[in-house]
Amino acid sequence: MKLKDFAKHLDLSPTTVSRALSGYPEVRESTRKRVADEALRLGYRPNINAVRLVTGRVGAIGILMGRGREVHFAEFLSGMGERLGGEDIDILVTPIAEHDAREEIQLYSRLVESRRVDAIIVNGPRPDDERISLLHRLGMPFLVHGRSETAVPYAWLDIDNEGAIKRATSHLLDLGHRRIAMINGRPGVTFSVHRDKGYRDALVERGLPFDPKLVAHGNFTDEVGFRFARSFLEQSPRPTAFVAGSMMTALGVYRAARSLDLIVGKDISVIAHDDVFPYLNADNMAPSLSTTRSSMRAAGTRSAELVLQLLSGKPPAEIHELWPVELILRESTGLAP
Amino acid sequence: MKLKDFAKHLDLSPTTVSRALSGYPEVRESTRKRVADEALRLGYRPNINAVRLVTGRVGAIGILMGRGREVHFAEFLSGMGERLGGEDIDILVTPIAEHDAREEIQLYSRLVESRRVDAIIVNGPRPDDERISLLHRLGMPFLVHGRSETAVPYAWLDIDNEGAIKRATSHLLDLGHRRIAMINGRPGVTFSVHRDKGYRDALVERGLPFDPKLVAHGNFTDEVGFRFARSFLEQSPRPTAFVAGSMMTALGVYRAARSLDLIVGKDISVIAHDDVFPYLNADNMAPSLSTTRSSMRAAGTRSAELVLQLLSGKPPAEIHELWPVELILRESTGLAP
DNA sequence: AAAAAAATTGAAAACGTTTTAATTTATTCG
DNA sequence: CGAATAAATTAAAACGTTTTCAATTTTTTT
Repeated sequence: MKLKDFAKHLDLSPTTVSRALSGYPEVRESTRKRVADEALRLGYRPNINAVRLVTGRVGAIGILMGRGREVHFAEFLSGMGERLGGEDIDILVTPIAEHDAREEIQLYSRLVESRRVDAIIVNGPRPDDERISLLHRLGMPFLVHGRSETAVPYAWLDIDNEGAIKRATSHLLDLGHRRIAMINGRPGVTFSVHRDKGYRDALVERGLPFDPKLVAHGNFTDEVGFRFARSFLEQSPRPTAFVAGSMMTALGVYRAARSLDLIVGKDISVIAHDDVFPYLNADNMAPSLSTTRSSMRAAGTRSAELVLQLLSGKPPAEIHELWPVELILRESTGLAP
Repeated sequence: MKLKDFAKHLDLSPTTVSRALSGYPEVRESTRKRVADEALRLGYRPNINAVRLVTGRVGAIGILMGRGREVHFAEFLSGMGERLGGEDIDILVTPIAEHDAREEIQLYSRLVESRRVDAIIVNGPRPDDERISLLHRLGMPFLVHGRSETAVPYAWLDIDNEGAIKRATSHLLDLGHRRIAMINGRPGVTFSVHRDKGYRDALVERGLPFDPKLVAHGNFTDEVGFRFARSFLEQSPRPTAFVAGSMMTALGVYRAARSLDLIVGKDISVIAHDDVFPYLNADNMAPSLSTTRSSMRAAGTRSAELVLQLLSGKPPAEIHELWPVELILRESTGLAP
């Protein structure tokens, strides 16, 4: 049914009906009620494409899904959905191979030019991220999940990676550990850089040397955790503690320890960053895992909220959120042997 | 820039320009070339909302992301993107809590009624899935990834879960195993039912009894694999082989075996189903894992293709694909002790 | 009770395309 | 060469809303 028919049925003008449904103030309360009730009864819903054409708004937020971080991505998405449930705003996902940066930039350009989204969420930013200047130049509203060092002003939401890892490392130092290995995330992305810095600063603060042989970078997978942990543990003297970039990495570290008959929490200590996945619980691991914790899901929810603020006109420069990270101690950390 | 301006610039009518860009046959080749070149040069792109309004097509495929299977979901999505890259079709993701079936149905209804998608992909179907009859009733084109037992005709793409698990189980029987445990997926969904049947049939075929104490159901997580494997291994006589529903489950089984000082491939054998995640490789595991393999990503790509066929008018009843599953033997399977 | 003000409703013009039906231009053929 | 046919182009009518501006009705004020 079209607006015209529906309005005729109500003996009102399309104008009034449209206003009643959109909640404009200048329509009488009794009229609004009548329209709303009847719309529900007859199942009238405005044609979304007509609405979009005339308002110029698309009603969608775009987000690109790169490969290798699908797990985090899905959790973030899930959080976004929580905030966007009531709104008439969709999430548009564009999967992307992300092999080279050039192709990535092209995909962002095309997404903007195709005018299919009102705003974009940029994830996994790098310090010199081209995407940020691109979107700024093209005038597309966007929120960065993470941070960059680009000169242009931009809205962002990030967790305090540096502080979190610094605290974790300091705690291990307090426990007497002196050789602490770090299995960080992909090289080049800002959060890895921040975590490296947190790790380094903790060492420097105690006047301890930084040993590049104890730092590795890679995707957040069980496999990467296992391989690097094995190779670190084969050094001598071997590290007595690990800072792991993710829960998956920690699983790999646990596996490596077991494969060498080392007991986690005694022979080696492990602290990992936990993005809080519903299906991988630090408490349930054996031994339970000490973590720096910050919910990826919550970040998604909040990001959706911030994008809505952006869309309602709030200047990007005023949207900066740095979330603190909890340090939760469990059985995987103990005094240095 | 609007079509009208662009057409004026070319000294053509909007009609001709529109047709030239959409590849209609009745426009002269030289004209088409000129229009295409100039469009590229001036950066003209039709306003997508206007196109959608007039064609009645939205240019989007909807898919709901339930919780607990995010990993598989993301991989499937990634595959869809591969096929949809060139097309002007978006993927619309609606995250969903999926707590109760009633709410789930409502979300599907709303997605249909809001007319935001041209087709829907239904995932994780159950034998008596209400969503299928709903979408059929509402006249929304849809493809089911998996199968159901609903009476209405519907398009589907599924892998041969029953055959795969039957083969895996038979192989373990060939190796002399007699107590084979099965850690299957969530109860109630069709693929779990099919896998149960494959497992059962393999036993029956050899005249062996089916022991419900050796079968468990749960999400595809490391944790579930670990817990069930532990509890099975504490039975006596304990099982000598495991059929695991996923790679994550297998990780848990490996962990459980290690925690009891059992050697995988010798004391116990393990075969798992591998959906082929880029970050979790059966070959790299220690010991390497025997698997039944079928790419989730490929399923996504093919599903996108099938949806396109659906949209171009192919009857749903003609779209049925059952994919065979490979059985790949590696080190995790061996003769029964 | 009339005038003024406020509240409510409506007519008509966008929004930017695609597509139908009509028109013009080019080609073929007797 | 002219009629018939084919090919290429265009004018105008959708598509279904929102929104501006104007008109009407209702309420308040004097």
